Amino acid sequence: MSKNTPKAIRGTQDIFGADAESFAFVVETFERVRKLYRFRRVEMPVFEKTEVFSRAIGETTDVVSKEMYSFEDRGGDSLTLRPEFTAGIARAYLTNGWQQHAPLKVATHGPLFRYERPQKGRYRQFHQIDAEIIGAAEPQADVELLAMADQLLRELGIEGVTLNLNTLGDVASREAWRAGLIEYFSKVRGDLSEDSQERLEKNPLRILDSKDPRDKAFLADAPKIDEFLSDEALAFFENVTSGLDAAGVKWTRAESLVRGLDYYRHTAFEFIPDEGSAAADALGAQSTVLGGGRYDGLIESLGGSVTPAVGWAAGIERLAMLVGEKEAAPLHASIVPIGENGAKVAASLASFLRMHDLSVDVAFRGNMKKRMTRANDAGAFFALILGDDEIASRKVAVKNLRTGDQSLCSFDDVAVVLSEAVEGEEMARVARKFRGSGGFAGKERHPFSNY
RNA sequence: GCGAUCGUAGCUCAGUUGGUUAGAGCGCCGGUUUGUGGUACCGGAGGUCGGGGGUUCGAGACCCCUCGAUCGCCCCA
Repeated sequence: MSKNTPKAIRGTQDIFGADAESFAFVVETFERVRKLYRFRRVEMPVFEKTEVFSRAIGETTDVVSKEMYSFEDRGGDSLTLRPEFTAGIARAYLTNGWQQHAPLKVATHGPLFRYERPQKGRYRQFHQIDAEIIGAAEPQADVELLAMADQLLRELGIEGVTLNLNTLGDVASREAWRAGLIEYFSKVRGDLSEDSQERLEKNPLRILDSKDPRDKAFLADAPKIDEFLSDEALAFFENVTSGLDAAGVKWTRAESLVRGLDYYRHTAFEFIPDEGSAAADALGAQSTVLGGGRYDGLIESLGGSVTPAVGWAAGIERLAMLVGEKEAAPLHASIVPIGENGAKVAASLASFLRMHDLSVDVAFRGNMKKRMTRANDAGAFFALILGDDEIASRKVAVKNLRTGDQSLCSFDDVAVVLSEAVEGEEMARVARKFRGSGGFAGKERHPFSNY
């Protein structure tokens, strides 16, 4: 690399090859599943006025003061590259009058930006998939959202990940719990880690997921949210859990799972790799695969009327790390033209075959041997050889690169002949793969069969 | 913001207590074969050893600074 070549920005990634295939597989699977649940696609701006995020998240938090990509535009307004989807969607909900569609189910995906030190599974520009239900206070909304998340992870083939579920209760429950935690931890203040002594002032709930062994000693006996839940909050949580059971979504109660920000109410959840699983190893310190919760307080903070909402987001890169290697779509045919005339006819043949839904590459570099090599390396099912002899007789030489068989095929028949042959190759390929995976055996019985 | 580890060819990495002209595998290009891939053999291109300064007769190696990467801490929307 020349020393005057500009470098990429810290924390950005150039995704290519196998990683890019995995990334695309995650997005395509998300798009497919989200349609099954009838979440409507939205496209959002990647930047907003800074206040959209600072008001939603809280002016004084570290998140807003240190970890956003903010800048002034030429008019002097402070703008911020979106660090999350939720605040922007909430803003759009209010500015576009989407209340008329409530309860509104929307989904989106794309790049997000956070000014943080990069590490495994954390980048400054990263990508998330996101799903929200806005304007629904019913626990069924939480259930539906979680069922979609669960199905998505299954369809991605991700194993060893469990839904960790908690409730933070309503405002009164949450505040009472917070007070209880402050009282409890204040008594042992001197024995807590320095970080947790600070958390005691700023965000006492966060002490519960401290990694410091000095803190862990006190966690087991810390007050639980359940002691503070109002009857309504308890009933809400029970509706969520029974709904999950009915939908066949496995979950585990995580009493110390909390959220850092104040607008969260009721349901909070994270899909987390089981300890010792391959997924846990793959993700390092960034263990949450998909997370979210109910944020009934957020839309109010942007000047809207009280609007209940629930949502989740998941990092595409993290999911991609867990889905394994994905094959690129197969190449049906590589055209190997010989000579100037061959090049011209090849362009025509390629266009013709692509219109018949066949994937086609033209090997235009090097001598014929080189072109055959490239056809082979690209994984093409067939090489289509097109020289003066073939063109003169309006035929193309079709070589099966698996078997080595070669025969001539007329221009008139080539699209049909290839389509049929490709179908056979695809089926053989899928069959090979399916045999290797053990098929659908082992899928668990769905709870619906018990009704 | 803090800490640890690491920067040698396009990629993955060797490189002895500091010693002559910095190596290998893969990849790339060409040839054995000018109309036939996978294998084999032969040849070739490609490096200011991240950058700057210092120690030394001599630095890829040692020291300082700097930039970058990785992993972790803080934070986590």
